[in-house]
Amino acid sequence: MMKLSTKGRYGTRVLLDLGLHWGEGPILLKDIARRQEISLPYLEHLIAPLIAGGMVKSIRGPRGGVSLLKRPEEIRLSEVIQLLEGPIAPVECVHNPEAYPRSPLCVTHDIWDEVRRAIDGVLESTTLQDLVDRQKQKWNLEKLPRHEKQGAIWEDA
Amino acid sequence: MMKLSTKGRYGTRVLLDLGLHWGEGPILLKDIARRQEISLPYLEHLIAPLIAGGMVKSIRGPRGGVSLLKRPEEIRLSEVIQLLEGPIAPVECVHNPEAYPRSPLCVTHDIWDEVRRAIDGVLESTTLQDLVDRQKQKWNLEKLPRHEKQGAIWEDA
DNA sequence: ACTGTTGGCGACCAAATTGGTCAACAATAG
DNA sequence: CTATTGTTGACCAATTTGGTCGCCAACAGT
Repeated sequence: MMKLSTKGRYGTRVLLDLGLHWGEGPILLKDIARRQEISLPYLEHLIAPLIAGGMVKSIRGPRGGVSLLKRPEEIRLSEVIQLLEGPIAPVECVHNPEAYPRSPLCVTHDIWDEVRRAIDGVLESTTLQDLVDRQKQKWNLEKLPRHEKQGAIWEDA
Repeated sequence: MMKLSTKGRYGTRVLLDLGLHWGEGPILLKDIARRQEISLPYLEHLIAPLIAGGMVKSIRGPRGGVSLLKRPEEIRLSEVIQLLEGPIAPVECVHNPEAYPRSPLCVTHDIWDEVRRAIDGVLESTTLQDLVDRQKQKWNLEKLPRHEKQGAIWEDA
């Protein structure tokens, strides 16, 4: 239950990749796909909602690519997950109360809403810059050579 | 994303129903199905993991039915969801760290684990008795006639 | 204007999960 | 022995997930 789909996991890693390359101009989808070990065709689908949501800008043609439209510290994880996976809510009636007029009478409704708020609290208080900082700090602690730092963020999360 | 399946939602309502009838002996699956508006065949599948998990006891034959094996205040929602939906974790590597040796190097892993802990915090601190109490309080505030209190807890949550 | 590069988009697909139904079976009270 | 009640496993349709593929659109360089 309550599993994040690959959409959310991959998408977060894509944005982290863009955050780590912030200020370097358009980043090739091809490079992101290679570093994050995501197939290029699938990556194109992953990036679409981020572009539609105004979080990422794309440029076509030679010297094209994608880049963040907002600064990493302005991008909250809650927005990211919202764009990639839709509303954050364990059950439908919590997100869409109008359609379920009797739900206020339902105690389970209250609990699921508490769960939603708990999830949202974490995602709302974390920005892309936080992830970038943590990643850089981890790499420093691991004392990895510089070229490793440009590598994949690994597929197991 | 992060949706609870009907298994978790229905199952929680089934247990709440059992909690509301605590001490009344075996409760017929048929009656639970009617009150909670769940089909009897499906309810049988829902209750199976609760029996296997030692949370519910069943008696076959005439005057049979199901009842809670533990007192409502001893049943945490986290156990319920665990039995009905499996491990509470937004991504696989958070629940199953051994299989993903590189995940500690992965920052997104940390965030998903924070989300998991936030969810678990709510579910861990809520018992079935809490739900029962809240339900009774809601009914009192709504000043519904007695026979309504035995009714469904509504299907929209 | 042409060409090569790069992203955008829609059709399509296989596999897993979800949300069930149904029929046969096992246990038990009377 | 029979009616009642829960148990189990087979089966099924719909949806979601996690992709691939091919064609089109835009743009830089010449």
